[in-house]
Amino acid sequence: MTSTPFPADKPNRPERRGRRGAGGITLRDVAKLAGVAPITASRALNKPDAVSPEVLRKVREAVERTGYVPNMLAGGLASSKSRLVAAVVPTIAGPVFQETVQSLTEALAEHGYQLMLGQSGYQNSREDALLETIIGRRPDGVVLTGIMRSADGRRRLLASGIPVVETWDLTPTPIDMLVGFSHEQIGAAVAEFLQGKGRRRVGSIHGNDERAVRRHRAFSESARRLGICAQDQDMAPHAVVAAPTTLGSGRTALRELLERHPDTDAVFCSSDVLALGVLTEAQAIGIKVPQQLAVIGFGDFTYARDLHPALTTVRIDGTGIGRKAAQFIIERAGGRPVADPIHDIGFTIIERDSA
Amino acid sequence: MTSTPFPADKPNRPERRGRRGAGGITLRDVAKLAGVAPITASRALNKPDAVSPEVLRKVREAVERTGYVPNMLAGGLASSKSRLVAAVVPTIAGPVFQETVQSLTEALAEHGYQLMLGQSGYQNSREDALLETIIGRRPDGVVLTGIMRSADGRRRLLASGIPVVETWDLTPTPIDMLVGFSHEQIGAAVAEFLQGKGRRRVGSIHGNDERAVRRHRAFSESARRLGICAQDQDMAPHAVVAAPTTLGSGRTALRELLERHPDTDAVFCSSDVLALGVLTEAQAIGIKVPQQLAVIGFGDFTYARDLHPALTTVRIDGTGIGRKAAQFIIERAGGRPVADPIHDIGFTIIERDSA
DNA sequence: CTGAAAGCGCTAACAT
DNA sequence: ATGTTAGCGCTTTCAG
Repeated sequence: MTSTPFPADKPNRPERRGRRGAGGITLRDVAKLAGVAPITASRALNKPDAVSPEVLRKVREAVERTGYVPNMLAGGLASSKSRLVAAVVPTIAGPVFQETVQSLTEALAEHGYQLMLGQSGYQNSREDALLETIIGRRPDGVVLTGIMRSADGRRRLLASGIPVVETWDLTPTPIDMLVGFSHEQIGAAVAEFLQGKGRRRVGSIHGNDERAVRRHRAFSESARRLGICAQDQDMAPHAVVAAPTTLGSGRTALRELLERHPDTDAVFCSSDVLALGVLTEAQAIGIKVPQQLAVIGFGDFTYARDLHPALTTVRIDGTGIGRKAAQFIIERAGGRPVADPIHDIGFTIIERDSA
Repeated sequence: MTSTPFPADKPNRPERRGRRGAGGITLRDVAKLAGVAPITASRALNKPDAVSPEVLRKVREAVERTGYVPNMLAGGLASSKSRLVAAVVPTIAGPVFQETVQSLTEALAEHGYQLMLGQSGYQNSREDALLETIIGRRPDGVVLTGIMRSADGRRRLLASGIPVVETWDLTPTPIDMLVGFSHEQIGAAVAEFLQGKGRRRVGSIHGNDERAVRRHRAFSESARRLGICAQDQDMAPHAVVAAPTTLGSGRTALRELLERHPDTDAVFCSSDVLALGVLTEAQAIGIKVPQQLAVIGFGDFTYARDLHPALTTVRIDGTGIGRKAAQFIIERAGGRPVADPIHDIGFTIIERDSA
């Protein structure tokens, strides 16, 4: 880039009357410099195959010279394609949705889309306000981590006509598209797994968020059916902690659980953080894992494999969820109807040392 | 909302000729329904004080009836205010920047701004491509986690005229504004802290990312000056692991470090994850913490206080960083020049049991 | 393959 | 307090 720098002279355009606009370099400037019409410059940038090589070269050079960066607000307005995708997560803290958000960002970026992040908080109160601002941006898609329960929210999203992907859950009645897995199946599978390991007095520790509760319920039912837990209550022994879960709440919860049910020989934790707390507490009070107590977590957070003992846990392919969600949205944006808009991504019980 | 639903009849507008636009409800529709000019409806929504109560009522009712959601693409284009702020993080995985991103999102949302998330990866390669798409959105601000090192990136950002806040570091020459702390000061402070605790053979384990390396260097220098580490090398004993750090790499690194320097009595870890690995490994091989080995981490991740033993660590007020960055940008957006655009947020050594 | 015209939906500027 | 006009910077439509 040795040629003369651009704003050497910025010649006569229709005399910017008011002081509107940011006054930056526009496609017009590029076009003028390249000696073509603005629309041709636009084509050169967006559909390089549709213009002559000569024009392409000149436009590219003009872009170089000027340092032009297309204004996507204007482009989006004109084309009704914002190339923006909104993601709503309860919270970005906590490792649960990280993989999903990360792979979503990457997969979208590869196709020229960008991610707008919204946090709904664990209460649904903010979800509605968030929806308003999201729809206002006219994104080409919305990815919801967790399904949308508010009827009003569903209605507005539907009315907006924006492609929606709900994730991290399975529901027979998604708003639009869905990439998830069954919390009920997981609960049941874990109970069976523990039975297979010879455990006979199982319990659970879980956060009070909706999905964790549903895993627990299914776990509890299966455990009772299989006869591997105390039968004197209507649920398997359990302790509930506030979401978001922490190592500390796991420690406390284990003490609590053991106080009420000292013969517990296995715990299903609704997150690996909780499980780490259980492991920590067990070590502190001298309970051997897995000999005296089997521990199984949920999430397969990065540290799970490296713990001592290595944590047995339920793995969800968060990356796969993000990738599939991106694929759904990109397909839709391309005008193609999505063949099978409900995708069960499944889960895996990763057997390590703790259970 | 019992009145007749809106698109009862959508009367004569200038005969939408082509099939452009998304065909949704626009401000014009609302204005027509309220019996006012579009600009008046616009005012009613954006500056409620500037219109008569009567008009305000009618417009609001029309919005209700129609379910109108303003198109911020159009609004942003017209006003050169996108109400969008871009945040660039190396990665969203890993707990380091979470607090910052979270508080940033919240603080911005309170003022009607939204966050666009970009991941640069730990290599700077993608940072430049990212910059292009970011500037294209004409955000009202950019928050960089970590300072921008690429000269070209700095230039483009500067040229764009977008307010920029660099964070998580201190540099005498920020692009624009800065909210950070000194990695050098931290390294030195930790060395002094360990000296005060009577440690005489300190070492460090750190990831190979730039900031961690700088903390280590300062730590190392101070340690040598204070005479609390092996003096036969030009650096204090240390082990380097690949970023992002994991519990597993912490375990490995401790073994490595002790092999080469069996008399090490304190380790400074460049992250709490690493420290957790060190704790885990120490327990696994029967080393007593803190009696035989003091461990100090960095980050004060949520679980640090609940570990066994509770982890001594360096705390950075990530929430404060996010809040301050948001404040900087919002002030700028309001046209006010920011008084002191370089803000040192400091750090705290949180003394717990591990050191 | 290239271009002129006409907006996308909104708001700044200037009336009134 | 309200309205008129003229764009913001881009792309669609429709002609060459």
